[in-house]
Amino acid sequence: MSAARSSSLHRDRRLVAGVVAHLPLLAGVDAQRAAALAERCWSLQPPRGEAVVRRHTRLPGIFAVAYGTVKLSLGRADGEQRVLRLVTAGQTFGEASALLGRPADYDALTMGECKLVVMPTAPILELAEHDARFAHNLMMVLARRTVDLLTEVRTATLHSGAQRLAAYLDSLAADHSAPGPLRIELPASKTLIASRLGVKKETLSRLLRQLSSEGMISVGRREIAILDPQRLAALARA
Amino acid sequence: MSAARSSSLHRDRRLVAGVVAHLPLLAGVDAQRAAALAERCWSLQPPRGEAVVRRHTRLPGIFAVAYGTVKLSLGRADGEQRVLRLVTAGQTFGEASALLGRPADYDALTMGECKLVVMPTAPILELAEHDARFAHNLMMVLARRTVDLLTEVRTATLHSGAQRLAAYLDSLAADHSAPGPLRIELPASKTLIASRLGVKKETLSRLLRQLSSEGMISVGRREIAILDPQRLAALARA
DNA sequence: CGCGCAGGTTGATCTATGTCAAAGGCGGCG
DNA sequence: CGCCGCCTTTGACATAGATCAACCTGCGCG
Repeated sequence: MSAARSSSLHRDRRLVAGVVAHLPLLAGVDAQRAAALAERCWSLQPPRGEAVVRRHTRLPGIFAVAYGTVKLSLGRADGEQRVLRLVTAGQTFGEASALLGRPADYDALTMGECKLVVMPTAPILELAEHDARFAHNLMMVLARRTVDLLTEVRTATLHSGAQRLAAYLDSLAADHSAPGPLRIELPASKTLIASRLGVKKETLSRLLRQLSSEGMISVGRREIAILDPQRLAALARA
Repeated sequence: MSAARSSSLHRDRRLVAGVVAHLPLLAGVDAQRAAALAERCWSLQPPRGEAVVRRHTRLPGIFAVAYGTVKLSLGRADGEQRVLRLVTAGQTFGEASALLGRPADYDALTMGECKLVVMPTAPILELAEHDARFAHNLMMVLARRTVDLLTEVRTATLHSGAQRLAAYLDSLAADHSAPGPLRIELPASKTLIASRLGVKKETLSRLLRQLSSEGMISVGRREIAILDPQRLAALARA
């Protein structure tokens, strides 16, 4: 279930160590200790589109994405889903569930080729106990996750679909800060983006058309041009 | 802004120390250190119905409720609100915002007479740095908050109003575990409960009537009798 | 003792969004 | 090259819940 053939084992250990060492979680942590933690981690390279975590199962530890993208989604018994987050290279997930040792309440699916590293809970807790800097980083990551979820709750309950879309485009624009007439690329299919925004794909389609008919954006196959950042941001803040 | 007249100052310090020492956050922490932290905290006794925290302002630290109830609510510019949580004696709020030093994104209003203790961020961080047990507690509290918010997101986006109500009643029943035909008391006005559930008071009224017409509950002025816990739980889980 | 008001209920609409159905486009693979 | 399948768009319709408006009810206070 972990690494491949023994010939590539050494290479894999190096990859794991590299990924772990560069995580924000380990920023400022003594390299020896980081390496010791990495020793106890292992890598995973699940088939494309496979489940890494299934809800109601316990996590072996915190997951870090080495490359590729993992989709975190909340689901209902009847199959209805709501995408929570797309986790990309260098990011982690599962901190809260792993630390509490309670079953996850989301599914994690790989999207295409990807590799991830599992940092088991026990050594994480040990390191946190002996290294104040690490504990501090962990706290900060959890705190950030908390405020992110809070804004998620706010937008989900207090904002309209159009506002959520505006806010989302705005946040995408913040990352890919290319100058000029902002041109951003959607990180996934529109169907998936819709689920991320908590609407159906049909609704997203209509919302995009609406914003574009009002001159705020222009919609392409997979990229969006932001024509009027001002108004878009105003709509998002409303 | 802090304690009252100097005659009662001593009593107030004792109250602060007592509240702080009994917080889950300080469970298992050396009494000396807990006392030292308490030294640097202060108490607040805001007028009834007053704002303790207003969104977009920085928090001085983590808040703990000594007695009374504080209402945390997300709000929109136009005054529309969604209640997040009712914080009662012995509970805390503001951990994430305080630790990150970023402005709060909710309002905190006192409901009636109440007293709270502020634990300023700086000594919190210092204690976390020197005391692994405290840091651990803090992490766990943040992790718990994260999973709670996650379920909040799930129910808000994937469940119907009736399901949210069922789940809420279920959770109330879990606390007040009196035997026999479960009889629970609402912790606040129905209007406020409605806001907590993310619906309007009119809708809550209709939902209550619906559940009661289906024989699952029976509704009184301010208490609800749960007639069929089974079906209620099933509805909540759906 | 009656007034006034906050909270609650109820009924009649309205609206955003979901559902269902059908019909493009575009890309990949045989 | 052409067919097939996935994603997307579009239209007609259904529905949960909001909104608006009226009314009720118990309770505190003059």
